[in-house]
Amino acid sequence: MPKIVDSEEYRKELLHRCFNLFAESGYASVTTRQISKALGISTGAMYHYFASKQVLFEQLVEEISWQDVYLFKSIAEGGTLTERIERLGCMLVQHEEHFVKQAVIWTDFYQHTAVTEINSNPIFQQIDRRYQQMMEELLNLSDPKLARFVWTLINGILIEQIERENSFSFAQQIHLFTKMLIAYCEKYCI
Amino acid sequence: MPKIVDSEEYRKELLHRCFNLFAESGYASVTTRQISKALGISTGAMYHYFASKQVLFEQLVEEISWQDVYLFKSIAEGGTLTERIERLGCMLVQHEEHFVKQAVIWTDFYQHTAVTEINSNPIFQQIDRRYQQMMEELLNLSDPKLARFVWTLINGILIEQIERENSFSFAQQIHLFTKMLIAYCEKYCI
Amino acid sequence: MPKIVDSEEYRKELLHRCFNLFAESGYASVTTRQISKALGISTGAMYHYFASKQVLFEQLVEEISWQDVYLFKSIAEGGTLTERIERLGCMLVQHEEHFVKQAVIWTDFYQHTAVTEINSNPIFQQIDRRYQQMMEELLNLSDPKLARFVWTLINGILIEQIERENSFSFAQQIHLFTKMLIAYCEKYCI
Amino acid sequence: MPKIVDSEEYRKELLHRCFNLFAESGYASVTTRQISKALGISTGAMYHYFASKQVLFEQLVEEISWQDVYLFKSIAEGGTLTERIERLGCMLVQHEEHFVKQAVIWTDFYQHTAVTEINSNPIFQQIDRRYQQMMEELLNLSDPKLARFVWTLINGILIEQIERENSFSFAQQIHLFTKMLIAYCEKYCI
DNA sequence: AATGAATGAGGTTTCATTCAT
DNA sequence: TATGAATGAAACCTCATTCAT
Repeated sequence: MPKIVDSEEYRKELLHRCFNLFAESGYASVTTRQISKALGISTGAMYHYFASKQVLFEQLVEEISWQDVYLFKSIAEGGTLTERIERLGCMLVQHEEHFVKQAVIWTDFYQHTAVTEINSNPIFQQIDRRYQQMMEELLNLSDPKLARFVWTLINGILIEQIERENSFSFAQQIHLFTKMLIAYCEKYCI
Repeated sequence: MPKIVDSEEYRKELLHRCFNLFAESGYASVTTRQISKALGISTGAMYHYFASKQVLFEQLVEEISWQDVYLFKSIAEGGTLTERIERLGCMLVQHEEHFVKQAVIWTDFYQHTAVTEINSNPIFQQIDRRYQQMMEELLNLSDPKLARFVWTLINGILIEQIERENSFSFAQQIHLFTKMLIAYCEKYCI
Repeated sequence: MPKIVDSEEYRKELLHRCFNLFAESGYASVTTRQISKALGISTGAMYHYFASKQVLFEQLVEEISWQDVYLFKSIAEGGTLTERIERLGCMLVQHEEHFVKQAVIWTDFYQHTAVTEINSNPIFQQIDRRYQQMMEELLNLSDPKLARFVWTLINGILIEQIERENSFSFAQQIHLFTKMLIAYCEKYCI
Repeated sequence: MPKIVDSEEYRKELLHRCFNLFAESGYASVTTRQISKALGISTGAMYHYFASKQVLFEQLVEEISWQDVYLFKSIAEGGTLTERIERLGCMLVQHEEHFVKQAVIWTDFYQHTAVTEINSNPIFQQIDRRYQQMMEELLNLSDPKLARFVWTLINGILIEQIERENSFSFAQQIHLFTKMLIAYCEKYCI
């Protein structure tokens, strides 16, 4: 009988354990030894769960996107547009660290993966659609492009936080962005 | 004396030649052989001009920032706030490829370089201040933080373009951003 | 008591199950995982029956040699020299696949095992003598060296068949060899 | 200017230097570290000359076949069939070590390489034809299959010599084979 | 007896950098 | 200056073997 009861659960647990590593150094700079050390297992065990470093990274990216789904679902329901925008900003600030790292990993992933590969991989297409949908549902805007665009701008704010000592805090930046977005909506969406 | 100037010119020319490479694969994924091939010289010659891969990359980052100075200077003078914002958007669209790659390289650079190192290096502190100043001069806003924040959001749009096949073009996104910014300014900056 | 017999039987059954694997890829290229998969048991179970990959291989080599004993015994009795030679050829053709693989495994075994180790191991010395004896009994020649030599040449024909698409079939080659051997015997042994 | 003047010549020199290693342990058992040590160069330098271990081995196999071409050419001309057969035997004995190792390497190569790959590789098809042709030219027999078959049997004798302490020397075996072949030819080829 | 997850030494290969020419 | 062969540490990955269950 195997030692690990729920191997699938354990695999996900491992993905979470190496989230920081990839966020802090980037795919190419992280070594498999660093990863296995961060995971607290041997390199051999690592390759038991993940066929390669590339596959591990891809699964990490997918796993993160699921985490986000739950976070976004938690703030999806009800309220006016202004309220929903403020709720989004609030959640981002609450999970600042997670979202900053997530943004870094996505950027890294997109840079390191050929367009053709991303477009031909149904999983990543699905993830892309999932984010699009989450933003649409949350903001409930008439223009789906605007929903995506909001996420694009937020990504810019998140990327700005990388290892930087900012005098202008993330919370302040999100607050400013919220105001900007509401100003735009008041002028154009009503 | 002229010899030195030429050599310096040549060094800059070399930096420009490997701009694409770093933008497309990222610092850690690019090999020195790839670099020297892109430069059209031998690895030995490469090490004659640059002490290490790291130094080459740092000089590239610095060189790019100078290019940006010239681009921003070209649109700095005169006009109302709305006009200046629109001039900025126009220039970004005109040099889309350059600015996207530049954004990618900067993000890569920040991720790979320890905060302490950046903060202790006067060159990078200077570059940082330069961007801040360029945005301030261009937008001529009362709040310097807002100026920086505009650049932060633009960075988000630029990063979004990496190797992606977007149905929502860069020009359209910049246009939308311009409208958003103007809406905010009208409401808060008068 | 019967338990032990069964276990022994099972061990031999396992050896037969990985015969093809070693013949097709060679000792060093076959992994223990491939072996245990071919055996239809877990690696743990495999190590229960065989102390190591090396030991498994050695026991396989020994087991094969016993199979050959039975095959040779079946054609040992009676007839003229010519008849016995033809009977040998006939049997080789009948069991072509077995003998080709066996030859490959033996060659592999000899190459991977130090001379000193073979010479110091009574089992392998015994196997060697057994083949010598089988050929001597079968051909019933005055010269024991000639008997061994016949086997040497047959080995050459067997090795030639490895994974090759031959226009000159094994049966034809054995037939030609038979004629050659008889021609020699007619000239020198009578 | 490169250090090694004739890089091609040096590559061949390297191939000769690792001939023994492959002959003694077999492709899969030899490590690249062992190879580079035997070559007297670093692993990096080894990969400068050969794209992979597989490629190195393939080139070794090809290089050996060229050596054989020269050896066979040196004994190809003139004489009766009997004389030519005896000349062949003489040459094999003279270069015993070379031919034994060559036979081992070929056997190893054939075992480790998929049939499809060999058949689709024009170089190895050419090598195969070359050996066929060499034997045909040398023996000048009416039947080309017989020529190839002679080489097949010789291969058996060569394989027999691997690391074995034989009371029946290689020279004696070749002598016996020569007599056998002549007896056959006298009876069937006139 | 049996399982298969876990180990870690060691395999092949890469790559920043050096150095003889 | 310029070349590119050479280095060797370290990268990713494999595999014989062990061991908790």
